[in-house]
Amino acid sequence: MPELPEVETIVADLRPHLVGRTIVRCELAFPTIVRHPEPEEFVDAVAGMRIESMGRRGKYILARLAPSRPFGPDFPTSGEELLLVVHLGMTGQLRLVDEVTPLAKHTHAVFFLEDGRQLRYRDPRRFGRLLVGTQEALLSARKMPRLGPEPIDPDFAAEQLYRQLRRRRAPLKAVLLDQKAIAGVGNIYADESLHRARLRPTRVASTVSRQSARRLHESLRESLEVAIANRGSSVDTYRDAWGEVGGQQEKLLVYGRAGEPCFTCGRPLSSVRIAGRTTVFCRRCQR
DNA sequence: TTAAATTCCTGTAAGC
DNA sequence: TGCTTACAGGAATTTA
Repeated sequence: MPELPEVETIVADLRPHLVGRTIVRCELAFPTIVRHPEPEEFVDAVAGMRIESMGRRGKYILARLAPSRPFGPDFPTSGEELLLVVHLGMTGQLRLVDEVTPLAKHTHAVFFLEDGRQLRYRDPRRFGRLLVGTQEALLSARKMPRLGPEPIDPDFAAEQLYRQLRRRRAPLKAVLLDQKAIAGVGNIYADESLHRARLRPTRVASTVSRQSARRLHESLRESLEVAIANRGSSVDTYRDAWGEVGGQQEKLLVYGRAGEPCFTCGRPLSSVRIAGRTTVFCRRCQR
């Protein structure tokens, strides 16, 4: 499923192709995939807009939009930037294709670009969502959460993670999955970084030492950055913007390997459920 | 306020 | 072989 490294890969791939392009129109095959505003308003809002820039916040894909034909010499006006927001949920895929590419099953939205290409949103399980609005509108309408810090941001300090962990009595794994605590970490990289840090996922977050928090901070960054370098993990249906698989799924240390031997000590990896998620770890290496 | 449980959804694989 | 059932999980919502 798409987490921070997978979303980062898609955004980096799309950016040079989409920035400067205009969305001529948008067609929705499954309107309820749009969560803000109403689907008809969404389609109207994106039509004729030019993509000014693209970025990522946590697992959210963000595109800044502006009218392709400015209203006047003073455009753009300040503070009212429109954002096109895509969250891929579990099985969401965003692909840039030419018009002759056959329409894949479960394609819920198509953005037609002025150069003839199409940006298609496909999502069999429909846990993903599309939104458009100003950042303030989306936040105040609670359509987007106020996300925690970006774990790969150079300014994200180990001490910051330590302070987050100190005030939570939930298991470490549950805190890592909480997007308001740290943005972008999902089930794969939570398990991977806890293993690298030799920390047990069930451990109550507030009991970790400053030294352990520092180790987890380091492991988080390493797990995510290695995964970005390998273009993400295609463990389920994840594909990049060209429909290609990533490479990280072959290098995962624990995720999806319950019962298989730990690469460090050889003991079979254990599996438990934490915060409703399957959690894989080594009982010997992770104390 | 926080944490846990529930819900949404379909493709896949295991089991009979 | 073909059917049924369990499972996968991000995040909003509900419950405790």
